[in-house]
Amino acid sequence: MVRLLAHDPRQNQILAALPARDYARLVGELERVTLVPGVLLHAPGAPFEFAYFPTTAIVALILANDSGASAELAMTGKDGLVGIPLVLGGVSTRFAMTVQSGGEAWRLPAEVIARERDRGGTLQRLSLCYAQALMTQMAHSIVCNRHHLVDRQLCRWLLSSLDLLPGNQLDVTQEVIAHMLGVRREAVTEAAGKLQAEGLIRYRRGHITVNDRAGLEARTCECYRAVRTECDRLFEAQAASKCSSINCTLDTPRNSLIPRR
Amino acid sequence: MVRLLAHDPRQNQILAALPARDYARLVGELERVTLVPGVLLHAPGAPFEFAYFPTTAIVALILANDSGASAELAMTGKDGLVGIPLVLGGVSTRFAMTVQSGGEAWRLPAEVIARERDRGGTLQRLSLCYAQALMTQMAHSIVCNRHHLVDRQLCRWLLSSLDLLPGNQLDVTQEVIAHMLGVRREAVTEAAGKLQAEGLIRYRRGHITVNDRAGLEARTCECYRAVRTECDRLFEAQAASKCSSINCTLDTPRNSLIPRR
DNA sequence: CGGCTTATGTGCCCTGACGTACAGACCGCG
DNA sequence: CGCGGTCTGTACGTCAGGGCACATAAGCCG
Repeated sequence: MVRLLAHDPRQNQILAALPARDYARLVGELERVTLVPGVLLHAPGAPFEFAYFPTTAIVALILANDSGASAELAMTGKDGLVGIPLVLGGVSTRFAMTVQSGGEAWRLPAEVIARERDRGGTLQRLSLCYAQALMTQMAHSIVCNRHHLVDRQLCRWLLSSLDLLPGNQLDVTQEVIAHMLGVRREAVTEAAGKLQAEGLIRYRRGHITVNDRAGLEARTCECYRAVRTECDRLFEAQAASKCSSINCTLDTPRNSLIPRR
Repeated sequence: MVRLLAHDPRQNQILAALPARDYARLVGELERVTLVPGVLLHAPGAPFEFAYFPTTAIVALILANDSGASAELAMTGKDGLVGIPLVLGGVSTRFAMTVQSGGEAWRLPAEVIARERDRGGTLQRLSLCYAQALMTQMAHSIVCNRHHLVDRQLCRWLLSSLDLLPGNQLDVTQEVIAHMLGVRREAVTEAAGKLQAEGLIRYRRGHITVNDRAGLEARTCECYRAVRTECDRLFEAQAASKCSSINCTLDTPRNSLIPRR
C-alpha cells in the first residue's frame, strides 16, 4: 500500500480524472518509464508510438526550424499528456519533445489512444481539453515573446516549471533555460543575477532554489497568471461535465447541453 | 449548377472534404454570412454560438493581455474553421477573432457542431486536423517572433494572407498589419517601404498589390514554407485516410535523427 | 591537492525595434 | 474644388538583446 503511492499513474491529472471504469480498462496497458533529463523523447516528424502521461517528469515541446532558430512552445507535466497529435489524428508533428526535468511517466501505445479516440470516451474528451490548454500556453508565448522582457519571461518559466514539480527546486543550467526561452545564455545569466540579487532565487551550478515564490509571482509578466487561470478553467469545466457531451458509448445519459460559462 | 460557383459552401476546404452523406446532413443548417472587415467576430471569453467556415473571408485569431500587449496567433480562411474550442470541448477561449479581410463565410450553430462531435464523424475528424494545423501556425509564430526580422515576418504575413485570397491584392492598412504582427506601425512602414523599393509589392493607402510573389517567397523567413508544408501534409493525410482511424504510414521521413542544438 | 571540464559572470560594440514627434500625401465628401 | 480626416513617410534619441571574447568559479576525478 505504500508502494501504490510511490508510483501511481493517477499522479497524472488526466489519468486521475478518468472514471473508474475507463481507468480499469486502461491500467493494464499502462507502462511505467523513467525519463532522463535532456533526452529527446520524440524526434520531429516521427510518428508517435506512445502517448506519455508524466507524473513527476516535465517534457518540453520545442520547435526548431531549418536555420537552427528554436523556442519552447509549451511544457507538459503531470497536468497533461505528450502526444497530442495522436489525439488530433495528425499522427506526427515537427515539434521535438525533450525531457526538461527528469522523472517518471506512464505511457500508452498509439493503438490504444486510437482505440479510445474512436470510442469517443472520457480519455479522448480530457485529452482534447488538454490540447486546448496547450494552445493557450502557446498563444501566450507568442505575445510574451513579442512584448515582455527576458527577466519577466524567466520568472514565468520558473513558475510554470515549479507548478509541475514537487518541491521548490529545479535542476537545470542557464544554458538549457536559454535554449528554452530562445535567448542567449548570457541574457539568462543577467536575468537570473537580478532575481538572485533581489533574493527571489538562489543559483548554484545547474541547481535553482526558489526562496520567494510570491516575489517571483509579483515579478513575472501577467502571462503566467493568465495561462494558469485559463487552463484551470478548462480542466474544471471538463471535470464538471463528466458524463455529458462526447459519448458514443451506450451507458451514459444523453442530455448534453452546452454549459454556459 | 451555375449558382454553385457563386456562393458555394464547398469553397471551404473542410466542407469540401466531407463525404456527400455528411455534407447532405449539414447543408440545410448552413447559414451564409457576410463578414465585414475589422468586425470583432467573437469576443474573448464568450461562449461560441456558431462555428464559421470562411470561403472568401479571412479571420484573425488575436490574443490581447490585460496590459494591452497583443499579437496575432493565426489566421483562418477557406482552409479551416473558426471556433475550434467547440470542437475541442472547451466552449470558449481568451482569443479574440476579428475579420481581417472581408468576405463570405458559412456558419453552423454550436449545437450542430456538438452533435457532430458526439457522432464522431468526418466533420469532427477534419476539424481536429485543422486544430493541429492551427497549433502548427502558432508554434512557428513563437519561433518567428523570437528570431526573425520584421520585414521577413511581413513577407510571411502577406504570403499567408494571399494564400487565402483569390487575387494578388489585399486591402489592409499598415496600422492593421502592425497590430497583427504586434509591432509599431512605423516598423511596418519601413519594412513595406523596403519591399516596395525592391519591386515586390505596391502600397497605396490600404491597398497592397503583390507584383512579385516569387520574390516575396525568396525574401520571407522559412516559417512560411514550413507552415505551408506541414499543413498540407496534415490535410492530405486526413483526406487520404478517409474512412479509417489512424494509420501510421511507414513512409514518414526518417532522415533527420537528432536536431542540432 | 592540482588539473580538467563545465557552468557562470562581465564587458564591449552593434543593431533592430521602440517611443515620440511631426511632415507630407492621399482620398472621400460636402 | 477645397477641406479634413486618415494613412503613410521620415527623423530623431533610447535601449534591450545579440555576437563575441574572455575571466572566474564550482564541481569532478585522479
